[in-house]
Amino acid sequence: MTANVLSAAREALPRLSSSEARVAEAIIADPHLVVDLTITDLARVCGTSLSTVARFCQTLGYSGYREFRMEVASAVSREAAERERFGLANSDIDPLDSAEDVVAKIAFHEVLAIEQTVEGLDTAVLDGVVEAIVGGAHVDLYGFGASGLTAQDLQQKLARIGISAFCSVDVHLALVSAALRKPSDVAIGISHSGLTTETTHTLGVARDAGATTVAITNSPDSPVAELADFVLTTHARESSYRMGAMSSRIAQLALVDFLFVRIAQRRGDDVTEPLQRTFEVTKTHRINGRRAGDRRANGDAPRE
Amino acid sequence: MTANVLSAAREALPRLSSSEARVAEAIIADPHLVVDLTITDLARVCGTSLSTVARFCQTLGYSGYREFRMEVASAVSREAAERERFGLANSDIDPLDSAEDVVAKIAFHEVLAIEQTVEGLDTAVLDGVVEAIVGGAHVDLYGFGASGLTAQDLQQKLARIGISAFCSVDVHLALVSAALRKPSDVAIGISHSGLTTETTHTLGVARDAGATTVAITNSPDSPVAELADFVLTTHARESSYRMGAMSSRIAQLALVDFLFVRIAQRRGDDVTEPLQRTFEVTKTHRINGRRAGDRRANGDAPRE
DNA sequence: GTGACTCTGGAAGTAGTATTCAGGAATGAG
DNA sequence: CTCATTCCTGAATACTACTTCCAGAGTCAC
Repeated sequence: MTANVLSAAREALPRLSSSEARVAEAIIADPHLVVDLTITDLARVCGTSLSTVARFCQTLGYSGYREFRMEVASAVSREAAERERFGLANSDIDPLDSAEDVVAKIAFHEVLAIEQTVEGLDTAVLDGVVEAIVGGAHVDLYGFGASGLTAQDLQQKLARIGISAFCSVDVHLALVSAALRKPSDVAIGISHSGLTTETTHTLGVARDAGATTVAITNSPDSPVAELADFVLTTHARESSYRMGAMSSRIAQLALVDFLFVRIAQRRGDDVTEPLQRTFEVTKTHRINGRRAGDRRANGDAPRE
Repeated sequence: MTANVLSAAREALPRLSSSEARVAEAIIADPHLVVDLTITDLARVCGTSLSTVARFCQTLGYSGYREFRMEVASAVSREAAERERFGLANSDIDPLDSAEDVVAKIAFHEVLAIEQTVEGLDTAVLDGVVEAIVGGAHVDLYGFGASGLTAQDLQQKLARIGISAFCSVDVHLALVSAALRKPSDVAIGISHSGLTTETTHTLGVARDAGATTVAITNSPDSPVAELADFVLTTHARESSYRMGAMSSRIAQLALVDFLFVRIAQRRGDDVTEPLQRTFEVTKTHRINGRRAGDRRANGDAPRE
């Protein structure tokens, strides 16, 4: 049996009897028929009896129409997903695009940014950074503007598992912290372009102070990368319509997540707790009655 | 009805009765059950009657088990296709996973979060929010903890195209701002769980002051959603290994991007400028020689 | 405690699917 | 050309799976 039902049907066509072939052709022409219609209706549409349709399904190697139908539903959905992807591959946002188009295109570019960042990732470098952080005393994070949010995100995450981490939107405070680094510390500079003066400068100060330096950037040849012992590269392709900033930020955050989970994993942290929380919240919620109802929120620490 | 059956089931969980919830949990844990088993067998596996399973399907908005089953088959297959692209057999992180596996799995979950958020997005609501912001005077953003970063991100973006936007990590300042809202203003509360007291409270204050309210949350039935005129839902699946926070944040940011681009588009903003800038900066840089060389970066506003 | 309500699973009813079987067309041999 | 064999086909039947209805159990508010 071939992996895809529809190509299996196409291949089987020559071997089929005329009635079964008619069924196969109808299905190949519009697989949705199978998903939408019962075997009885499909038989009518194909101008044949339901026995023939049932036999056709068995000829293809399925136990019957039910199983065949599920298989077609899967194949149709999978094909649709791939077609969507393909259709979006080379399309930039147009000022006249509909909301659906805009959303699909942005999503596609962000997904692509994540995928390409994964592809281009050097896991040896990643684990090098992980080791430095786990073995180090403190982590300093430098990032300004949009990259500042990535820096803050990593700071929040590290702090949450008990790793001393500092991050400030104020360059002066960042510089002060950078100047105080020791060789056991790790300093991470985040800049999409790799050109941001503040980040480069601060990371340079931390390096001069003796810290292990890490750069997270889209340009591995940029000044900030030059200063770094480890360079983690994002691969967000710039695109029109301000998409660059979006994809690059998503890629940065993905990188931060890789780093974080790897660190947690390396330290053997118990990381299942949040799931537990969700369950409990849901439970409490349900006790209050069928509908979520009340204006007042249940107490919950602002993890978000 | 949500686009993806499985996230719909997850979302519906809190509203379900205990027997129906048991069914939902079983399905969420292993969607393949639905594809493989008849309604009778599934009922037995869930320790309930087939009537309950049938009712559950109808609660989710399907005509019955048959339709539900087809939908699940589609969703499962789509997800499997995605997983294959990342070369993954299973998607849960194991403490013993290699760096490559961990990275692929996180990326998979984040990509899924973006795609499912797109699938489940109501573009009418999106454009409703866009109109409110474009037609309004000012935007207030409330988000704390991890969601605070999303709020800041949107604030930065809006400010950059000249829309008055406020966001503070300090609840007190947020409350003060909320109390000062006018009917022409828009207040956006961001909370993954929808339960965060600070966010709910602040958004409520803004609503009482007359502002148009928007919620960005993963739980459309949550308190924060109850307060909102417009609810934008993310569809990040919670998973083990603290993955929830990652996927949900990525999904939130994707939503923010949809909103932002749509606003820019609606206002007819010239949005190719940032790309232009990047090019120029790169050019200047390149003139100095192919390698970035000097410690000192070229001047560049801290956009990032 | 009583009444109103919701939840639940058993059972009846119905729709949909599998299988059997007999008629009929096609093919090939005599 | 005729007959026999084979294969194909759809009607009818048998069966499975699904849906709907209903009554009892449990829960909550008054």
